[in-house]
Amino acid sequence: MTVVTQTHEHVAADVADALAVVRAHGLRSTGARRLVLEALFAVDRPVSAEEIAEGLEGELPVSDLGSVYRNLETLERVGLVRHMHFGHGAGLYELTRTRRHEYALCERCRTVIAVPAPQLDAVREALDGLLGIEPQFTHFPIVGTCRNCRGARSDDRLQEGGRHAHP
Amino acid sequence: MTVVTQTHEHVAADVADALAVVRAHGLRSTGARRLVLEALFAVDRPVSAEEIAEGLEGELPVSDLGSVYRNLETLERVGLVRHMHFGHGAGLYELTRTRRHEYALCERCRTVIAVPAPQLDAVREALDGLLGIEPQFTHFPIVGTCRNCRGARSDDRLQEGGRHAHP
DNA sequence: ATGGTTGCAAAACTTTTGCATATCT
DNA sequence: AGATATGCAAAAGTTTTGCAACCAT
Repeated sequence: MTVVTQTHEHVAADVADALAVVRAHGLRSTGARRLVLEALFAVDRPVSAEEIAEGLEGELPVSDLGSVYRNLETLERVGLVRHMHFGHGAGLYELTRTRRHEYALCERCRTVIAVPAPQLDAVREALDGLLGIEPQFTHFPIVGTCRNCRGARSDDRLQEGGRHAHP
Repeated sequence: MTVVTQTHEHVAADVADALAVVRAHGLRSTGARRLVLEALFAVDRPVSAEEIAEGLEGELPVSDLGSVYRNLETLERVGLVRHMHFGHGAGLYELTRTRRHEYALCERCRTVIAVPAPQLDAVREALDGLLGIEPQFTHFPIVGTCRNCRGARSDDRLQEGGRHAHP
């Protein structure tokens, strides 16, 4: 059992901003760290640690996967990054700047919808009233069945390939 | 890309019922399968494959972990079982008979609340209206911060041990 | 008899970690 | 200089899979 410092979320407009935040926390501004940030700023979607380590298909230099994981954790600790899980498989990381979105996923057709966070405020309050827990749909998406798929028969279900089939 | 048959959910009052469902699907009623079902019926909470394979701390015979996974998947396919993920770590399995519950988790103190599904119907409808996706909070719990923890400062956060620290 | 199932072991996949070296401040 | 961070490799944790033997139907 350890105690960990968890700061408020930081937002940064660019890599330099983000590194300033890093240094404000007494941490160092290093090449590997900058690379992780550059990757996150470069893409506009949640990415896996591996994609970052591979350099986003040639857009950035390749770097060490272990260090990427360590840096993602560090950046998460200072509030610049968050991660989430869409079903099985690797976790996905993004800048908290994109934090205004939460995600909903159709488990049948695997369509992903990004929802501006404020649109869910009423639901958040309703759930808070019901459960005493105010939900952030930030670590796991809202998983359900979209209207299209609800129309179809539930007996035959098309799956994508990969290690796991469903969320 | 493969097509898989996904049936409606089955409910079974006991192991014999469940095995009848299995056989109704043209699958066999075997010892290993029965053992998985006995484990699921014996506990009243979501359990990991490993707990089942270990025989629930001596309550049941030990069985092969690989077969447990295969059987859980089979049982899930015929609708008798479902699984979910509470944060990081192993997935947890339970009978769909317990399906009336959904779970909410405080990410700070890790309190888990089981909610009867009907209590969330209004929220489900609201989200359906908003997103066109009718959520089942069945594969991922609703994660948020409970009232108690919201009162506390967010800067120091008590974590439990283990491989991962947070959800 | 025959095809689904098991048990075991090996592998796949994601994430963490130990350690010597390099780098930042 | 001194502490933090890196790179590499090994390991840990979870889940999948190949395969020969087995067992339910």
